[in-house]
Amino acid sequence: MRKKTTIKELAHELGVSISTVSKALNDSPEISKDTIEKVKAFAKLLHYRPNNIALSLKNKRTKTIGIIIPEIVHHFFTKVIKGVELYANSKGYNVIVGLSNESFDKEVVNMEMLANGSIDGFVISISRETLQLQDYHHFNETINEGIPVVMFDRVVNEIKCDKVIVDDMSGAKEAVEKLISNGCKQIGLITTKDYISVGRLRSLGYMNALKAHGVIPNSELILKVDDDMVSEDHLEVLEDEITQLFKVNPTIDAIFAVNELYAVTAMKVARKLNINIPEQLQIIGFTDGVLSKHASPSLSTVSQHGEEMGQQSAELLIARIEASNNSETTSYQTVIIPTKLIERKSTL
Amino acid sequence: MRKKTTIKELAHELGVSISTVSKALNDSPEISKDTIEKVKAFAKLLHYRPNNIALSLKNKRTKTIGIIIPEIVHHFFTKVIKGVELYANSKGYNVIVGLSNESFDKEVVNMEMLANGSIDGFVISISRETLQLQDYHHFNETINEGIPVVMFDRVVNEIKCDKVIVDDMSGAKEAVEKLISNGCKQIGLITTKDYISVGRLRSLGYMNALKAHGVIPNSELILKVDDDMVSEDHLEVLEDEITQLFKVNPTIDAIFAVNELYAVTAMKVARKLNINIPEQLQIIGFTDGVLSKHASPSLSTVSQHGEEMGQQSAELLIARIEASNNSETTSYQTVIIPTKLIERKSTL
DNA sequence: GTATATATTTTAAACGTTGATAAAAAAAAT
DNA sequence: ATTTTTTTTATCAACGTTTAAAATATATAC
Repeated sequence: MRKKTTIKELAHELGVSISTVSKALNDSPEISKDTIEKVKAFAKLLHYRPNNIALSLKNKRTKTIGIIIPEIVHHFFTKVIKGVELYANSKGYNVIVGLSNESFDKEVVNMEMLANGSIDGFVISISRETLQLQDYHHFNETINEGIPVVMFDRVVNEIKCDKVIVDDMSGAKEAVEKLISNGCKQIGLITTKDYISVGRLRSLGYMNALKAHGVIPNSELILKVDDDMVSEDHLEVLEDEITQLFKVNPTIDAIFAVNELYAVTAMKVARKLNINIPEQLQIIGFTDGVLSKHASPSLSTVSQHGEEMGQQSAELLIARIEASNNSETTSYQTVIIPTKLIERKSTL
Repeated sequence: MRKKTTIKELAHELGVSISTVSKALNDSPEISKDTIEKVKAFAKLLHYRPNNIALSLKNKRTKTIGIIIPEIVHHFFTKVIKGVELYANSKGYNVIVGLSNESFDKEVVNMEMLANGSIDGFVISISRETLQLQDYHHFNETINEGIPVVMFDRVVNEIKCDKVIVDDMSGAKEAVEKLISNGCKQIGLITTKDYISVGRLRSLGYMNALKAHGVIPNSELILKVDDDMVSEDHLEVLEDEITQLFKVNPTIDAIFAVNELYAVTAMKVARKLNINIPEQLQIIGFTDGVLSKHASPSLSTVSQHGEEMGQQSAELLIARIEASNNSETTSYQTVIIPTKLIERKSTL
């Protein structure tokens, strides 16, 4: 087992001082070309690699960013991570992942664990529980300690930081307008209870679209699903509720669902009830997941561009990190990623 | 902006020495209860939190593990990460994620980036390109430097380390035997080209099942897909090849696919050709993905238990890390996670 | 040959901790 | 009162690196 070489060892072996070695390796003009070469050759020979931890301690930056998300087994978040990773890596940063599992406590613990010098900044999407409790002290404290934070997708206004969001409202509106222009008269909405911001905004987009076209919203057509029910396991409950929706509204001719799972499940239920898609019922979901693409018929969706969100978040964060070295301060921005309606086979 | 408090500051303010503060915070018996209390109270007041980086440098361990995977936008890997994260977190470890994007170079760079003190050990699944090149020097070097490595799923024998694999061969065999016992006579196989170990093993399981039941494999029934074609974008190519398979073998009555996407695509093609599932054609895939669950009809699969693999990998790794502190050395083990055939609606 | 400028190398402090050892203060024993 | 113990606190070195300041060596000028 070859142990890690340190500058000290190099110095000792070469019979020069530690700082000479350090400077030589960094091509300092103070050091003669001669020594520089000698040192470098020897360093290469012994496979010298500078110790990151020591550098971090010295420089007070770790070149690592933390990303805290509610759930990793989820296509959207996974895309975001990928975007973050790609950009971060291109800038020489590493990415450390923390999962909150939608729990407030885990979110807090995870952040505290990383905020003690392990990372230079955070990219975060708030957990469901935190959103319910509306307790944001850990974010504010972190920001207050000078650790930059960028929030994406699930954000809240009262936290002062950069944000990257998708235009949930417009995206939803556009989708519903598409349904309207396709001739749908009875457009159903499958959404979540209100505390998750994105669900609310998408529902709002639905409302706006209807209003803009002089349609009076019919609460019978709106199904609010308890979010805890969607843990992949309680699918039957969801199916039952959707079945109910169809039964109560036999003339329903379109569904807009605030996420992919709801949309796909609606599709499944429709098939069971022998409702033809898209002839009798058109469906649009929200999210750029795998399910939509491979469903049959494939599902039209509002794409969130997860990877781009990740990339943007990382860009904002790293800019902020590197600016704080120069103690410049620009005001916080909110980047809005436009959505895109991807038309597949579930709409006409 | 409240800057981070350090021990030095505490010491200064309290008018005691640095080491007194350090010892007080660590409840050293050398320090009087009196001072301990005073120090702790003051530390709490100033929100003192020990600096992780300094601790890492001192202790020569970071309490962080690196996980390197070929692709994060992939349900299986995502499950593994979750398993790793959960276990690691419970042991006070953080997880840093590196993506190789199936590229040899990125895999090497990522590992080197982390191997310089940033992490205590690696959990890795080898990239496709590395598997093709069969160049494993970076793994061996890492292990040689005393950094423990655990490989999962895509492993190679010649690397000396702990491994966690799924019993691909038995899993595949069991699946194919199920098809046989369901009365299928012409069982097709959709697999990858050979260099990815898991595809090979699953194909082998298919062969073994046939042989065990006296069926002579028919190469006409075996479709080897070029893995690069499956980048989510070239689906048409895949569909065409599968269509071809069905056309050439009109009497085919079952498909075993080495992954979920192939299986779902086969299903889609079958529907297009008006082949009834499961009456005329039974299908079994491999992987515990979302697609299978939500496909219609839902797809029977061989589950890999990704989360458990992750948990096991983390457990092996952390055990190894903590053992190496005591310079104990146990021989390397390979944990085999049993697969489970999940029967859904695509089989009888 | 001495003074001066220039090139090169070394010493020492710092980043925030811990822990072995030394020192000082307080208590106990003579 | 003085020595011995015991309790408590402080000093110093270390982890691996960088860098300002000091020291040394070498070259240039007169």
